[in-house]
Amino acid sequence: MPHDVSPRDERAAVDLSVPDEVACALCACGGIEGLTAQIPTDEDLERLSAEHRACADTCRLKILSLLRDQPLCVCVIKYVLGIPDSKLSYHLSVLKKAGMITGEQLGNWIIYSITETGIRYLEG
Amino acid sequence: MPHDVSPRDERAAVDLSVPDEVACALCACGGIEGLTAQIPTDEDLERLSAEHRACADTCRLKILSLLRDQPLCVCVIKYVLGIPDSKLSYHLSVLKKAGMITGEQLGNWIIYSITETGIRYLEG
DNA sequence: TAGCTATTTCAATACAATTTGAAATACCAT
DNA sequence: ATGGTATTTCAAATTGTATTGAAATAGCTA
Repeated sequence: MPHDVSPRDERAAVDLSVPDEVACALCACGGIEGLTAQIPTDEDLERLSAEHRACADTCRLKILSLLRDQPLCVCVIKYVLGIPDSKLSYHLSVLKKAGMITGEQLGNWIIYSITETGIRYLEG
Repeated sequence: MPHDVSPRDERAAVDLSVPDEVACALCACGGIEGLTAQIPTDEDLERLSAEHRACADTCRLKILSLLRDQPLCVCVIKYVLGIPDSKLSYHLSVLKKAGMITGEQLGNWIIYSITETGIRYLEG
């Protein structure tokens, strides 16, 4: 019993043989062109992927979870996580570049706060 | 004019000197122990970071955006993205392992669909 | 069975992110 | 100025991820 297939016909307007299910869906969404139009702009793709990449690390997620309820200075975060300064500083810079946190200098200290974006991404 | 500081007192129950702002916030959230309790479990951190990592790539975000409105077979995705089979297969496997998509065999084809998780993460 | 198509796997290479400790910067207090 | 503390920067070593093309698998049709 052969599967229904739409081979190289007008429906898909493209030289592809695909299962009927898929050919149907393709038609309904405007064919290959309609599909292509669903892809976000390069700019949006870059921003989105950079944001996800910033959250793609357990150490950075820990930092975000610590900042969720209140701003903290670097030394407290360091104390809680028990990691070297330079490592913490690196991860803070990644989070900051991606817009997940902001830092404000207060005398000798830098107080980091989570952003709306950071909260949103922390939820998962 | 010196900044107010809480050096090594009982408030933080820990040998850290921090700005008053931070000492206050620390107190309100149960000190270092309260803070520590805010950190998700290792299991949750692993899952969250793996999910974000899966979305930390523009090629994979393109795939998710194509699947957002309908399931598609590999060959259509390949046609739209214009990338080699093996590359596409690699990215599909990353998305699948992270629970962003599922694949169902239909005869010779494999039809991939986006999951609820995938939709949620695609939104950003 | 044999031949065809769709998709995945593999191993090698190329590329990117992370970790480390040491040195640098910046700010405050004396 | 000097000394001390908090934080960042740097370059080297390590680790992890992405890309490639060739070969393998799996299912269909004849």
